[in-house]
Amino acid sequence: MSQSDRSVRVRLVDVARVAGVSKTTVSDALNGTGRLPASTREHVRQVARTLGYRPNATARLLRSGHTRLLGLAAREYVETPWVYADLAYFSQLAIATTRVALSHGYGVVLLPTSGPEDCWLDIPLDGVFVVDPVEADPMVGDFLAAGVPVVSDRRALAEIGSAARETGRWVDFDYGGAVRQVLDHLEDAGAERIAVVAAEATACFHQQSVGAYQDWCAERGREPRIVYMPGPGVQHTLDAVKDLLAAPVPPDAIFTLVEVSPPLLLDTIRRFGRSVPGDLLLVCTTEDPAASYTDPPISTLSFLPVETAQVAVELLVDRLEGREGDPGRLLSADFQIRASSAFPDQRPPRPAVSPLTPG
Amino acid sequence: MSQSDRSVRVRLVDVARVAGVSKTTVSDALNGTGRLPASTREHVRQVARTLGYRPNATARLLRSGHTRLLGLAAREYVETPWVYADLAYFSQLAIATTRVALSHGYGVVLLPTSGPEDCWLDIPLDGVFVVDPVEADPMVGDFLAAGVPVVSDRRALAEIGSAARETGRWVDFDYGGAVRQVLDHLEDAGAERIAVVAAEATACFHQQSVGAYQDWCAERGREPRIVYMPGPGVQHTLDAVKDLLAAPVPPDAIFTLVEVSPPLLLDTIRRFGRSVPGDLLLVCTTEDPAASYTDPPISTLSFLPVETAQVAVELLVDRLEGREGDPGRLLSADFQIRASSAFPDQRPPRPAVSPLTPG
DNA sequence: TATTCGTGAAGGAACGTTCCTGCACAAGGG
DNA sequence: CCCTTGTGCAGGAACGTTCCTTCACGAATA
Repeated sequence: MSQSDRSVRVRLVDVARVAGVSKTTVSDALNGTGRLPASTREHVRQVARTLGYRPNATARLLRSGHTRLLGLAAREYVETPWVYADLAYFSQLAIATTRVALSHGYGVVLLPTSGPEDCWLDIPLDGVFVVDPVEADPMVGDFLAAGVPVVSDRRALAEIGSAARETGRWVDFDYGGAVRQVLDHLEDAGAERIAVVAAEATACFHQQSVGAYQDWCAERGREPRIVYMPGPGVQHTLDAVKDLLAAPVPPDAIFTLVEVSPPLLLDTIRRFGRSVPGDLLLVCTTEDPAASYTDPPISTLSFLPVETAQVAVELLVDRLEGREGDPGRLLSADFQIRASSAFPDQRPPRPAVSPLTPG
Repeated sequence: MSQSDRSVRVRLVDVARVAGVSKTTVSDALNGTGRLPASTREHVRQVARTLGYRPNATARLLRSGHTRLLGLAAREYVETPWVYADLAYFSQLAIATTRVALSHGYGVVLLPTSGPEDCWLDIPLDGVFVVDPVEADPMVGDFLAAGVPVVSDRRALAEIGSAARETGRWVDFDYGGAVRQVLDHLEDAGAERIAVVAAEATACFHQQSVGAYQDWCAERGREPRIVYMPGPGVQHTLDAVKDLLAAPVPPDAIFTLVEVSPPLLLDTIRRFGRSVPGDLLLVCTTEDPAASYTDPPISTLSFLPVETAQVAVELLVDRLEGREGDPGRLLSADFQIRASSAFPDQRPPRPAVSPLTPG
């Protein structure tokens, strides 16, 4: 029963019959096409209104050949779908994707990350955005094989092969570079024992960021300190942090790669008797705006879900509407340095007053 | 270009031609229907695989008459769409809706809250869930008029009229009752000057909860203390709280009706020199799990987005699949009393050791 | 008067499936 | 030998649109 019980649904032909014209005329009158005098047009519209006629969306799609529907799939934690509900990153990404897509006239369908084989192919999509694909992601492969344009991580596309070169577009971050940027900053700020809180996950971001941390440590002959969370959830994250703080030689800096409420983390560290940034420098990978309102404000690494969504949708829409455009875009993570990661004596001095703006 | 450039897309007839059979046979072979020997079935499947055939989802929909797509619209803040991206309530609701819908074999489309007139009707939906409708919501009306089953607030459905009685289902909270429950609790805990932080919004929840607070105050001859936030965002909320605390006679309890990070709120109150619950009782309307991990843990009022989604989708699916079921469901808000709203001497005594479990 | 031309509208194919109907053929029973 | 029964498959309608083609007709032009 599409959009209604079939029996009661009024169709184009019903309007035509009542109005005493052909279905062509009805279609033209309603869509503003064809050569019709205003009188006929108005008459048909009147009849349609009276009967409560609504065009069948599916039939239109079949005719027009496109659905104006985009899919969004977040592949992180594929095994336990949608556990990342609480994560600001994904909800911001989903909402931003929806908003941008709508501004281009496309709707967005939230896709399952697991389920019966190929089940996602039953949904009529013009294109998909696969966020955080896993290695050799079958979902990406399925869509490309079905001829559905995909935007995803460059690496995931490359793994698929030649088909990707034609229909695939990518949006990427240099995850490793961003992690190194944070680590360098912490080192500059005087940290010698930087610990990292990470998740056991197969997605690109986790693989690459943890790898970058390990490489960075190896280059300096430092021992990596990684705490892997056994699962998602606030409790696990806090436990992981407490474990770190309780070590015989506790870290002097913590860099979280998993989302956690920054004010809560600060609160937890304090209750443990440590001060930030006095005893411990802190940088959080997070999209929670609360980070900049704590005391001290917390340094954050953001992978810009809103910008990512914007770029992804635009790449997809360009592709769909036949514009050539870029094959992909590399975005830069946003590292905001705040008081939580600057030792008091390491804070940058206030810039000298510019001679051009006296006062 | 549905799902591909039309020219290259391989169709059912193409498979039929290559396999040397009719399209009926191909359809039957692929779908497991009809009377076909295993040999033919396998042959056709082999050909389909070789050609890379994928059925056209839109055509299937048109035939089957349903799209297995559900719409989700959040109508709060209709004017400024999608500002609620940060709100845990909506992201949890959206994700839960998606998960439950998928478990029933339905996909979910995030709908615009504004845009060109009727634009949502171009999306082929089997049903919609309109969360937090505004008064006499035109979106609810449009969908019902188009014959699309709707689940929404009971009040919104009632306003529409008779059509709603046939195709509408509702899921509701007794917002006013929940607010009173919190206020009664705060009064019992000794609060005499309870202030409320609310939003200027047209959605049912805001109207009803603020109304309940005003009534409650009037019944006791108390002066209502409401701070309306001029807009969404962390800064506005914190400013509102600071205004409250800076009053000549500050409140001895704060009840937030808008979502705000509970640990951040606690931090802000402390920086203002007040202790919780010593100087100030605190109850937050929030879905942020961080609330129970702060020190003290914060009392919360939750409107259970996950359960709401579950019920809404099930009502919708029952309706779509012809099962009669309930016309609607009334849910109870979840009020969790924690240390932030109990004065030290008001904390419930530890329960006596049960004689059945000696120790 | 015959020929163009523009206007108003109808007919029907097409989009890619699914599924109902029906036909040919072989095997079995009377 | 004819009638039933069952199997294997083909033809074509239908889903509800859009849009291309055609056509009739009246007015203007040659």
